[in-house]
Amino acid sequence: MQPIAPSSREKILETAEVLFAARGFSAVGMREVADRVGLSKSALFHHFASKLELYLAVVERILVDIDARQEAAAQPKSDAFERVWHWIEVTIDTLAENPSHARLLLRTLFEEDDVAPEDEDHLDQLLAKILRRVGQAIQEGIDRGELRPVSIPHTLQSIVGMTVYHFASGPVGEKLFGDEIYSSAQVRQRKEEVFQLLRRGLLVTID
Amino acid sequence: MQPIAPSSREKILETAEVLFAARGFSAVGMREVADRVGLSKSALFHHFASKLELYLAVVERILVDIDARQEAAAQPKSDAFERVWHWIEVTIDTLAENPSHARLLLRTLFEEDDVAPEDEDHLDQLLAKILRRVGQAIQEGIDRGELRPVSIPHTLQSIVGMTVYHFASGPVGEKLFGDEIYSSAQVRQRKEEVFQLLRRGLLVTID
DNA sequence: GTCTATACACCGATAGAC
DNA sequence: GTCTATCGGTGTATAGAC
Repeated sequence: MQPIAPSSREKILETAEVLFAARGFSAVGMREVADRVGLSKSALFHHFASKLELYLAVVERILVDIDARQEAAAQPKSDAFERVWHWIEVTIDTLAENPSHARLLLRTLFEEDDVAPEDEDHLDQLLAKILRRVGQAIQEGIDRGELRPVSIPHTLQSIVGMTVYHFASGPVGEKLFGDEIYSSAQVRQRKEEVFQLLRRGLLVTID
Repeated sequence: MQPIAPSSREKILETAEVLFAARGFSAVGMREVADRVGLSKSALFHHFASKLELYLAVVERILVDIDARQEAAAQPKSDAFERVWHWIEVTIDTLAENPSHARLLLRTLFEEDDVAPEDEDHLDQLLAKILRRVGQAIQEGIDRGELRPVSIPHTLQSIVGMTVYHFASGPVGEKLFGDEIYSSAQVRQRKEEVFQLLRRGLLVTID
């Protein structure tokens, strides 16, 4: 299977993803995107009718990727905490593998979207679907008496904070870890630390 | 003690804080700030020689406030976890009281700063000072055998993620909690949820 | 300190040739 | 699909009167 030459559209999306992730919507100009791709601005506007359309396409691409990875990795587990942890592990792998994903996901989560409700709804639904997976696993764990009766929204926020924020944290995070946030050793340790915290924090009985 | 009429400079800082917190550096124009304050653009540039200077002043103001509150609330505790928790509680109160603080703090933490090293250093040191407080408390708890031997940087990231991200989370967070993230009831519950998670997650022995 | 007026670069977006 | 050229608007920042 030979590498396929990426289409213009894909090259644009990849380039824009890096820029938007690093600096956000407003701080990135269409000219800069075009230059990096090696196109003129006009050619760029031929592929994406507006800057907002490009941005939304970039965000959707990331959410679809995260969703697909979780879907692909889904496996029936009898143990509720194992399911929660499996979700987190897959998510951490995804975020660690691509820092731009983490950055842009964090922006999507906390930035005010002054976007037309139509386009926003689609992304909101994708996001909700992603979060629902782990939310349901937690709920089932509680129902079965396996997990403490925590608040689902609060626990979701904690999990997002511990995963997405960590891999999105910029210079501050890099300073804390000596620029090695994404090294395999640090990713492994991140998993271990979060695992221990959540296992003790969520389980009713620790074996 | 009668309320003092805020100076122009203070009014500008307050106004800019709200705008920068909501939309970030690039998405806010000096014209908009000036209009909201009720000044002309030129008058605004008289008080702050550049947009970057205004932004840095806003961020510094927030960091100083957070630092001062923690300093004021500091009290000697024999118990290491109690000290950690006290720090978190004070921080949560500060963030919950002023959503703009949480937003802007999160931006400062994860946004790439293309700022001149001179100005950045000052803010970095303030930030480091704020984080060092809780980092040291955790370290002492570990040394005394009171807390599990967790990684300090990882635990800091988790704590920041659970506090700053939560109160900075925009529409997504509001959706999860029905627009009541900042209500006293939800703030109280946030504290309780984080407290339980960390107490179980960090302490060696749970009484 | 505040204003009006303006400089000038860059923005997103379009027109129209090839 | 890609280009050059250009539009109208806005961005930060400045000059100079009051």
